[in-house]
Amino acid sequence: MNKILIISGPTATGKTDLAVKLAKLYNGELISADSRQIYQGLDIGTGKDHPKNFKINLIDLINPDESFSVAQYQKLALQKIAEIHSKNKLPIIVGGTGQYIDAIVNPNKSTYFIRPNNFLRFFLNKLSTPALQKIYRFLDKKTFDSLNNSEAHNPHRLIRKIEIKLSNKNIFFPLHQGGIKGGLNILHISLTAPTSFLYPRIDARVQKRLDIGLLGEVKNLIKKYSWSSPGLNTLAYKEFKNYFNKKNSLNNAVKKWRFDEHAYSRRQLTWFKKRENVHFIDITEINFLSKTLDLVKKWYNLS
RNA sequence: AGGCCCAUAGUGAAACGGCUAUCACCAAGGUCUCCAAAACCUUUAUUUGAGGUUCGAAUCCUCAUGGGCCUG
Repeated sequence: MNKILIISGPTATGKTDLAVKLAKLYNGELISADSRQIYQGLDIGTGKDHPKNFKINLIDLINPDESFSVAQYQKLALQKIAEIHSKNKLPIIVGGTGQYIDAIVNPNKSTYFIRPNNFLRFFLNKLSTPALQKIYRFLDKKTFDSLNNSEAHNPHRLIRKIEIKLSNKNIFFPLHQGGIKGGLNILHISLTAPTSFLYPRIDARVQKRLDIGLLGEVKNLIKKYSWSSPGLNTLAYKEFKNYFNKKNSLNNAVKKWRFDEHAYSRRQLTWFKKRENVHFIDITEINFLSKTLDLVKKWYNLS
């Protein structure tokens, strides 16, 4: 067994339902690629309404006050894939976190091993964007000049680039090649839909999550964790910070949440659109399901 | 019927008669390889319409149109 099936796409396209269906058909096991469902206790807001008695790997891994990264995800996911393969089952990766999926599809990138340097970040975080630009230009003028507008103004990214640059110079962290052996046979299906279809669907889901007790969940979480916890910087939670601090009405918080979800789905669409070797399937097409099943069947049997 | 007030981007607002009409949100498009449900970038109005005053008008005047308030 060397196959991996990937189901990606923006939020509210029904990825999980499809993945469960396929898992039953092909003796598969699900691996989540979702940077929020890894948090324990974030259930309603992150949509952990999976069918019970169906195992999904790589969810509920850490507490909301712990941080997590692509590198950790990559390590765990690759382990899990090997484990599932050894049972002669089909790993099905399902989720909307594009970067996590890339870490599996494209595992040989050389910067993952460079760990966050919290000491360095602490200081760099205090600097303005122009100051960060100056530092990075000094360290690596060539790369800096090649950055696009988005990258050059993104303090987050500049800090990471500086971190990588300094670490490259450090002889105590020699470069090495990580990643897994080649020979994987990947089918990547990405679900899409026009935003005019997605937005109302997102709005309905927002309402549903409120109805089944999201606010109670948030209330419980903030008893135990501070708003600055990494896990609480999540859609469906962060929008309620001002509400619970009495600085915003419930209506406005919900409105903000809906808009944030819309923007998020757009970002996801943009991300996946650019990936290579992806089969896009529009879920508003009438024969969407049969088309998908055919595609998987052909791939599974032929290769 | 009479009197008063308002009209700026999809929405809400800003702009002593003077730089290229500003900001937030929405929307659309985009960036990305250890924070990614994060962070970041770009685009969108000649100011309701028609005249007038002025070197210069969103801003002042007249009329029209649309909306609101008060009196009867």
